[in-house]
Amino acid sequence: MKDVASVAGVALKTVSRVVNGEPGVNPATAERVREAITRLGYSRNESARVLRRGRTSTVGLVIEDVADPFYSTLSRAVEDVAISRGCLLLSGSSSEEPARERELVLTFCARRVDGLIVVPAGEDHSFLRPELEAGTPAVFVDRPPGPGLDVDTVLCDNAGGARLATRHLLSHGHRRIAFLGDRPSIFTAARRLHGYRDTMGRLFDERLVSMRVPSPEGVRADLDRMLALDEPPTALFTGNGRLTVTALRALAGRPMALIGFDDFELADLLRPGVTVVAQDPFGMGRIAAELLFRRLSGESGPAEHLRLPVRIVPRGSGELPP
Amino acid sequence: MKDVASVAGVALKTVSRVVNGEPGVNPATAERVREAITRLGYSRNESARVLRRGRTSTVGLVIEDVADPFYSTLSRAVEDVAISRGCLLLSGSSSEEPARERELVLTFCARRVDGLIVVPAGEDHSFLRPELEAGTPAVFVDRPPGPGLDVDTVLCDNAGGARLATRHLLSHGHRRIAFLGDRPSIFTAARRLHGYRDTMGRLFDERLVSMRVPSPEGVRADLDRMLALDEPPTALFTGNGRLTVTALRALAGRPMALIGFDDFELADLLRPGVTVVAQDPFGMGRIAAELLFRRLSGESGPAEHLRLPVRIVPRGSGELPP
DNA sequence: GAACGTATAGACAACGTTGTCACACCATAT
DNA sequence: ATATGGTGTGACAACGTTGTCTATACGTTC
Repeated sequence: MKDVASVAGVALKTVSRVVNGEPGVNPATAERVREAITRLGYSRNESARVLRRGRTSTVGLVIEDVADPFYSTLSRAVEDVAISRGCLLLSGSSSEEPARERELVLTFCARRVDGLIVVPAGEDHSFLRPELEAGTPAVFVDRPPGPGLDVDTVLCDNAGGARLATRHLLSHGHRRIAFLGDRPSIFTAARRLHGYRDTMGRLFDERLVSMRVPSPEGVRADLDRMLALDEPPTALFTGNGRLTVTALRALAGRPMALIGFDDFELADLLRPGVTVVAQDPFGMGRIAAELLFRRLSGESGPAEHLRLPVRIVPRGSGELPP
Repeated sequence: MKDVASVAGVALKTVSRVVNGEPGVNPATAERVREAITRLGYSRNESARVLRRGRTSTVGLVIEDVADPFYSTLSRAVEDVAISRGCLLLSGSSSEEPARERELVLTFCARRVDGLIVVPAGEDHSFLRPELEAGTPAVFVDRPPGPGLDVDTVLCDNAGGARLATRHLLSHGHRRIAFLGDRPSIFTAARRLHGYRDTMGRLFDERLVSMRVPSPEGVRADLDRMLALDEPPTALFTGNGRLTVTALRALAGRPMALIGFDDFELADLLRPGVTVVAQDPFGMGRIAAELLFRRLSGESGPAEHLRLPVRIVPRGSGELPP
């Protein structure tokens, strides 16, 4: 900028004015400055600007894994909102590791992001408190923060979705319905188990429940164990998209009524089509981002806790008879 | 930092030394400083650090769409490499729009990213020249830059993969093989068409070629047109993952030999399983990122042009007889 | 006891912007 | 002729770091 100023024969401040489109510059002078800018290939140093102005126009996004379609869709929605507000996205995958989540969040804060959108992995987010008090707003998505942190959250109706799915299978005549979920420490897994258990009532049988890391071997073993029972399950409710796919592979064509939580591409092309409880990851990301930007534009008030509806999409697998 | 210094009763510089783990500070003093830091909840302002030191420890990634599994996988690989080098990722989706690509790249440069990884959408990247000359290294992935820009590229063997697929179908007795590709302006689409055409030789019939935006309606119309020919195709070669899925939906169960370029989740669960030419998006991202970091650590030399191999994964659909 | 080396600490400038204030100039009103 | 006001421009400080240079205190060596 200094160079531009000396080439154009004006003061630093005048160049600054031209670059920022501030009024009060003679059109002829402005033109001279613009010429100098293109001649030198100058581009403003945002770091210095940030330092001076205090706003980075950057939003931090922490998700579990960008490579997971659910989170990549959410990510895209957040990005679209951010771009429309002139912000860029600094993003990172926590890989479901609390330590990495913490590190990402703190690194983002050290870079003074204007706001944070977090899909939490850990259970303790006290490390965020100083940042929140310092005025960096945060929105939690898909899962709530650990105890003692009152912050905006955007969740889906996990228990309600599980009830829907379980009722759907019950209404098609199933009584032995198995549930395959992720580790119970994961909020969504616990809530979905809750909805399932709730709806099963006296039909609940803990031998038909598996909560574990969704590895092909583990899922296969658990399924085999259940199918070897005296009264084996006639239907399966899988607690997330990855588990649904893993279970489908483990079943290897053996017919079994199945409903999965989370929709996924090609669910309609399988035979039978896979009935799912669909959430809207794009909408979730968009709503979270919009909420964050409302906070950034100064909206105060108590933390909002949104719960987005889910819907059942019948495609065949959930309508199979026992 | 100033506050920390006054609380600890030391000079600014001493705090800086402690924060950066520089030697030459009395352990007792360092302890006092650390106490003040935790008491005040101080965290270093990276913007100021960046301004002073000139390095942002940030890499910019421009892809077509994070929500596309191919690019989200690539993105994750880049992120992993970046994190392992202590860098963060600033990422954006171009939506296949040259203007947005340009804007993203220039915004990243204004923020002084240390390096760029770009999946280009446009054909003209002259806007990058000043940045390259200013020393910001860039690696192009999946597609090469526009003419006149000699920069590192990591591509896959598009034409070779198309030849593999076409030969595979020919060897299974097909003579009427249709090709469904994206718009010919897209590099990968053009290269794949080339490989297909090449291998078809005298069997090539342009009525069996469709190059278009992968919309369900358009693909369906083109397929219907081909199937209504006197000598309709007995096999289909689809030019990318999205087209494969769109074509499978358009075929709606009508059996037809099919090979798709790009692997996708669940290809093995469809009946018949979908034979694909698989690239390795994770490997592509990793290699591109590693190349970028080699440049960042000062490696000079002529631009590298890597071409990663592809392999055919037979799953049934590509082995159907005519 | 003078000269020197080492460990620790601080003063100060600089990075590239932008906000505040002041100045010079000209046109118009008194 | 002098006051008033707007317009265009510039000087300067500040944002929060870090690199360079210097100062002090203390111990060691000749």
